[in-house]
Amino acid sequence: MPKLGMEPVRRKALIDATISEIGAAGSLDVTVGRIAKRAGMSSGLAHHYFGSKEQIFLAAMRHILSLYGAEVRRALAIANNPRARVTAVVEASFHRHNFDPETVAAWLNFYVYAQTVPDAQRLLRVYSRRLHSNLMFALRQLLPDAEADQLTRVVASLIDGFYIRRALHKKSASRTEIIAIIEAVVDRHLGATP
Amino acid sequence: MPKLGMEPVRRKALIDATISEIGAAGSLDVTVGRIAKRAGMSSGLAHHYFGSKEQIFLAAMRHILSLYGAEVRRALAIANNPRARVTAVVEASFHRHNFDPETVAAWLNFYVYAQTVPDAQRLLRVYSRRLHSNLMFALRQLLPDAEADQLTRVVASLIDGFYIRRALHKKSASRTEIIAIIEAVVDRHLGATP
DNA sequence: CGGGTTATTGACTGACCAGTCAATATAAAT
DNA sequence: ATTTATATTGACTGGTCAGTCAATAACCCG
Repeated sequence: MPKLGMEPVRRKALIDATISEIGAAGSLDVTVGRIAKRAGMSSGLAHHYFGSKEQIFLAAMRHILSLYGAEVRRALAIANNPRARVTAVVEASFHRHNFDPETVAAWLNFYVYAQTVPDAQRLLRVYSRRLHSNLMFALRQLLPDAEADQLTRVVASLIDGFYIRRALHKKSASRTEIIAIIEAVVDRHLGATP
Repeated sequence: MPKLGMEPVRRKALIDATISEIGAAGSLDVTVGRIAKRAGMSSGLAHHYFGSKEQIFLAAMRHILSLYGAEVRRALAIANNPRARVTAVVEASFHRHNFDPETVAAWLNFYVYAQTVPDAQRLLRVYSRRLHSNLMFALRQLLPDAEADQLTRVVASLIDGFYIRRALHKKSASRTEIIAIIEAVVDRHLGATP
C-alpha cells in the first residue's frame, strides 16, 4: 500500500524513534532493528531511507541541533539589548525541550560520538561556534574584548557543565535554578567591570 | 612459565591498556581481545582475571578516579587556608595527568557509561560528592551558606564544562588558561561579597 | 618426585547485528 | 493495461565478539 510521499514521514518517525531509543538505552548501543520497530517499520526500510546506521545518528543529531538553533534564534529575536541577548542564549540552552531526559541523554552521547565520527564532530563544532559567537557578540558590547572573551568561555562552559551534571544526577539543580546561577555569574562580572 | 604473583601485574597492564584503547578509539567500542593484545596477553587471560568486560571497565574507572582523588588529597594537604583549598581542588582537577588526551576521552566515556551501568554511576557519584563537599567546606568559611552553595555549583560545573569542551575541540583553552579563568570567577565572587 | 596450585593459551560457541536482496504490492503515468 | 517508480517486508549473510573450556606448562611443597 504505498501511499506516495512516505519518505519524509518515515524519516521523521525514525529520527524520533532514534532519540527515544538512545534515551531509553542511555547509550548509542541501539540496534537499527529496535529503532525501526519503535518507528513502526521493518529494519530494511530504515536502511532504505538512511543507507546506514551512521546516517541515522547524524540525522538525529542534526534534528536536535536544529531545534536548539531555532530556539536560540527565536530568543535572540526578542532580546533588544546586549545583556538580554546573553540571557536569551542561556535560556534557550536550558529550554524545557533540551531538558527532557531523552534529549539530555542524546546530547551527551552525541558529544562522545563526535570523538569518533568526523561528520558528527563537524556538526557539533558548527553549533558550538555559533553559540560562542552569539555570546561574544553580545558581551563585546558590554566589556573590553579580553574580558568579553573570558566571560564567553565561562558561560559556554557553565552551559555544558550543568548539562553533563544533569545527565549524571537526575536530582541536580532545576532548570530555573541553573539559569539563575548562570545569570548571577554574568551580572557579577558585569557589575565588577562597568 | 607461571611466575607466581602475576595477578597484580596483569591487572595493572589490562587497566592501562583499557584506558589507552578507549583513548585511541574515542569510545567504549573496544573489544576485550584488543585490550588483552595491547596488554600483551590472550583474551582468555583478561577474562580469567576480571571475569567480564564490565569489570574491566569498572576497574579502569576506579583507577582514573583514584588517581584523581589522590591528586586532590595531595593538593589539599599543602593548602593552608580555605581560599587555597579551592585552588587546590581546581588545580588537581586540571592536573597534567587528567589532561592527557586518553584520560580526557576515558572520563568522557565513563560519564556516558554511568548512564547505563549502576556500579559506574555509583562510583562517579562518590567522587562527584567528594568534590562537591571539598569545595563546599572551603567556601563556607569564606561566604554565607547560600552563596557558598551557589559558588560550589558554579565551580563544579566549570570543571566539568571545560573538560567536555576540551574533549570536543583539542584546540581549546590550555590547562593554565582554564585554571586562571576559574580562579578569576572565584575571586570575583569573593571580592563582591567580602 | 608427584599432586596441588597458578598461569596461560587459543580454539570454540552462541548470540547478535548491520547491511543486502529478492520478492511483493500498489499507486501513478502513458 | 502495461510500464514505471515508490514502498515495504523479512529472510539471509558475513562478520564480530564476549565468555567458556580443555589443555598445557611451570612453579611450590612435602
